[in-house]
Amino acid sequence: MELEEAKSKFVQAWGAFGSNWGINRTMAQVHALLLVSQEAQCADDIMEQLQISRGNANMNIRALIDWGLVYKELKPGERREYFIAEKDMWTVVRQIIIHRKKKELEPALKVLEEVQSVEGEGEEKEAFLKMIKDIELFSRKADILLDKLIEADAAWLIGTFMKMI
Amino acid sequence: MELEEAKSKFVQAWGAFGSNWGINRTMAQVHALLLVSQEAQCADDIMEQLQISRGNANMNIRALIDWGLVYKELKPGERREYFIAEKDMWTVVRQIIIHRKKKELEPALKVLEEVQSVEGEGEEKEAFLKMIKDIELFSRKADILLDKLIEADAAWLIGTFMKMI
DNA sequence: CACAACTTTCAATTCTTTTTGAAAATTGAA
DNA sequence: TTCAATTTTCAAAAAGAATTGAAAGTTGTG
Repeated sequence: MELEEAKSKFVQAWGAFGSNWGINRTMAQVHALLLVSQEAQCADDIMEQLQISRGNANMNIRALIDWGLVYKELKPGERREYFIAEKDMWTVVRQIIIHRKKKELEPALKVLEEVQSVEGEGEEKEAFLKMIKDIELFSRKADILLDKLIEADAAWLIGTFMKMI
Repeated sequence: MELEEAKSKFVQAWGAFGSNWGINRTMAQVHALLLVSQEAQCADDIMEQLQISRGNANMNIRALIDWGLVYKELKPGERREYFIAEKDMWTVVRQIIIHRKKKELEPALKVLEEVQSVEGEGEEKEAFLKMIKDIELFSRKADILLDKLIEADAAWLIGTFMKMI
C-alpha cells in the first residue's frame, strides 16, 4: 500500500468510526488528516484534501479547537492560519472524555435527579424510583471514574490498567 | 411531578441521550419505556405510548432483542408477544459494550492493522507508522479492558472501582 | 385447509443533520 | 483610512437516517 493510500484509508475509516459515536464525520476526518500530517495545514489544504467546502472546513476546525484536539499555528509574516493536531493519544482521549462528559453525562444525571421528585405513593412509584436510583448510581460511578481518568496521567493509567487485568 | 410525567420525561431524555451516542432515538425510547414498565408490554402498547408506527415499533423491538436488552414474554393462551426489559443495569451496560465493541472497536483495529502495510521508507512513512501504532496500542488496551469488563461480575467491578479511586 | 390474529418487510415519505457557497465581517499592511 | 487577504456566518440545498403504512408473510386454531 502507498503512503498516500494508507493515509486516505485511515482518514476515511476514522470518519466512519467517529460518526458511529456521535461525532460528525467531517470533524473526525479533519482530525485524522491533521493527525497524519507532518506539516501544519491551512484551511485550503484541508478543503482540497478532503474535498469539502470552506464553510464546512471552518466549522469543523473551530469545533476541533474547541474540543482541545487541534491547535492554531501562526507562521511569521503570514496572515493565514495553520493547524496541527494534538498527537498525544492519551491527551486526545482525555479531551474527548472531558467534552462528552460535560455535554452528555452531566445532563443525564440532572434528569435522573429531576424525575425522582415524583409524588404520591404506591408500588408502581416505588418500582420506578428503584429503577431510576439504580441508573443514577451507575451513572455516578461512571462520572467519578471519568473524573479520575481526566486527572490521571498516562503512567498511572497504565499501572492501574495492569493491576486490573 | 406525576408518575406518568416522570416516566415520560425519563423516556424522552433517554431517547435524546441515546441518539448522541449513535443509538437510534426510538430504540432508546422503547428501551426506556420497558425499563419503567412494571408489566410486559405488547407492540400495540408501545406504539400507543410512544406514538410510533407498527413498523417502527417492530424494528426497534427486534434490535433491542438482538442487543440482549429486551426479552420476549409469552402469555399462556395468547398469540401476541409481550416484551420486558433487562433490568439489571450492569447486564444492560455489559450487553451494550459487547455489541458496540464488536461493531466498532474491532473493525477499527482491523483498519489500523491494514494501513501498517504501507510500503517504501522515509521520514514521512515513519511518522505515519508511529502515529498509527500509537493509536493501535491505545485501542488494544481498550479492547482488553472491555473484554475484562464483559466477563467481570458486578462485585469484582465495584471492588476494582474502589481500589482505583 | 381456511381463517383470523398477529408480525415482518420495504418502498416511499418525512424528518434531521450536514454541507455548501456567497455575502458579511475581520484583520493587518500600506 | 483603504484595500486585499482571510475567516466567519448562515439561509438554502443536499445528503443521510428514521419512520410510515400497507401489503406480504407467518402462525396457531378449528
